[in-house]
Amino acid sequence: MKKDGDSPARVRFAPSPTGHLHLGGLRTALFDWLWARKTGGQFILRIEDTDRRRFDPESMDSLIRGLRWLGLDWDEGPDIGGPFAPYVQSQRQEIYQEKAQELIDRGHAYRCFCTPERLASLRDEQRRAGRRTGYDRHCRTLSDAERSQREAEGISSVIRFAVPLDGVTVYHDLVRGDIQVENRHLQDEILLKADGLPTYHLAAMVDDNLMKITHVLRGEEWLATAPIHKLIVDAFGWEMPVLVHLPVILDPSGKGKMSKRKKLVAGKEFLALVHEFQDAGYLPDAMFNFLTNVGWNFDPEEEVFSREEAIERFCLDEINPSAAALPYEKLDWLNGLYIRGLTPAALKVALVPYLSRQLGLSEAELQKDRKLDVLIPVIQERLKRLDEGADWVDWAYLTSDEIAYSDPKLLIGRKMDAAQSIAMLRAGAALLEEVELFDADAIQEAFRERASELGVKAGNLFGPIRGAISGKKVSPPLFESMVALGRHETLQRIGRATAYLEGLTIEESV
RNA sequence: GCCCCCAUCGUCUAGAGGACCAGGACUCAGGCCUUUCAAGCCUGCAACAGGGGUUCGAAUCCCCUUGGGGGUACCA
Repeated sequence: MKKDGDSPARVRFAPSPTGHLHLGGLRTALFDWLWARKTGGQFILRIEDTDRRRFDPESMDSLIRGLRWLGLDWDEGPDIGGPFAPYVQSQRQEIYQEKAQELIDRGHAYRCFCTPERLASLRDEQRRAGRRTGYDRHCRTLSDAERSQREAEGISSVIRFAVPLDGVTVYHDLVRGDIQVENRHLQDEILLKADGLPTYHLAAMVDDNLMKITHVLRGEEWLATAPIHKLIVDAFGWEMPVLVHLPVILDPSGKGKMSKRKKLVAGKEFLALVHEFQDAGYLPDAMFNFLTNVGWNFDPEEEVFSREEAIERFCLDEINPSAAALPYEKLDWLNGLYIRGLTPAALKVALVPYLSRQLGLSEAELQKDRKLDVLIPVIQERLKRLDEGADWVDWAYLTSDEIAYSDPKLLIGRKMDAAQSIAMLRAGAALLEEVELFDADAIQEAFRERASELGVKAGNLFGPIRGAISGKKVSPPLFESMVALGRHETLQRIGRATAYLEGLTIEESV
């Protein structure tokens, strides 16, 4: 559905810095960004670091790098500031304390002096009795005298929200419609913890209001707590932002929410963290394209599209409410497609860091390496990920004596014997000595001509030579490979391969 | 257990009562091409979870069942 009248939205991506960014988070950020760009609004990055125990200092960096990698830029955030700074919740502590007090004053919250120990044993008891677990609202009914006595004793306390005892709370989710929950099923959630920091329930509601957030996109795991949020917002007398709960991304096995751990399913490894996808050599454009189509659909007939097209068509109310597993094979296909769409020069730039890491050569060295200029155009259509590049070109960075012909099958084609292969290698070598211009097309022409003179199929001639120069049975197109190596090195390898086969033949005949 | 959400090919999805004996894509299988491997092109396999309603008519609306998921913390 197209609605051109959407006014500028203010959306926020509000991760908690507790570890590496994973694809589910990235997808949420992507949809946020898409909506902000679509409506000409603002995309805000807010850090929800109110859990001191789980805080991981490394994660901020991971987060920011992940978002930038995908090309998502924010208009307000901890690093660039903005009209509602600070954008880090631990720096907004006083605000939450004030707001919590305000709720107490209005009779919507109360101090709770129950110890974690009492809560735990309460839970145990409830569980044992087969009853539902939850806070028994013990402190909700404390008299003023009792309360001030405990305060005077210096007993530490939290602030809890006072959920209405009866009635029904109705809230609206953009993709699911109205959802209603009876208040008696709700808990008096903690708003402010004993350490003075707020819980999500308070902090997010306060900040969304203060920062004038219009649309809240978050994972489906928040759906169950949405009525509490509605109640809190109502208690403040604020307006509820539009709620959009994004479907959870399922584990590759289809069972359960995707975790941050690499997952092994049927012996295949599935990635989950953004930086892992980056390391594997997925292109940001491909990832953008891919992720946009999980939970939303660009077009039923068109799988490939640009960022601009996605922005133009994206619409929140078309989001699919059902959970989905990532179609990993489709990602590989798309990535291959985007790789093929690169210019060879751009592919070289993208590939060099991977090659450098895997081949142990410096990036500078590789960047000016001529072999790559010959090889990249021919391996381009063979790559699905950038980390596969090294497998295609590593043989070219070996010296001739480092090529190990461990298996004669490499040099002997199907339905051939060693003697025939030797003959083919010799014929090839002779041709390469002769050919004037060491150029792929010219060599190929000469080879084809010779094959037909010899009365053999082209493959019979090419196969042993492929094995000789690459040491592999699968390698880039032959003649470009020769050009990359140069005449001298090519002859060197063919010579060594010939000697290897001759050695075997002699052994056999002894 | 209780609360909430969801339900179309193996997977990602299109489908907002008749245009659907359900469309696209990936995967898979077969074929063409071919210098190995790819890429490309063509063909094929493959789904409305089940049962009741409503309606002249249901993948589409309602109910139940089943299945899956999420939540049930001084975590977010």
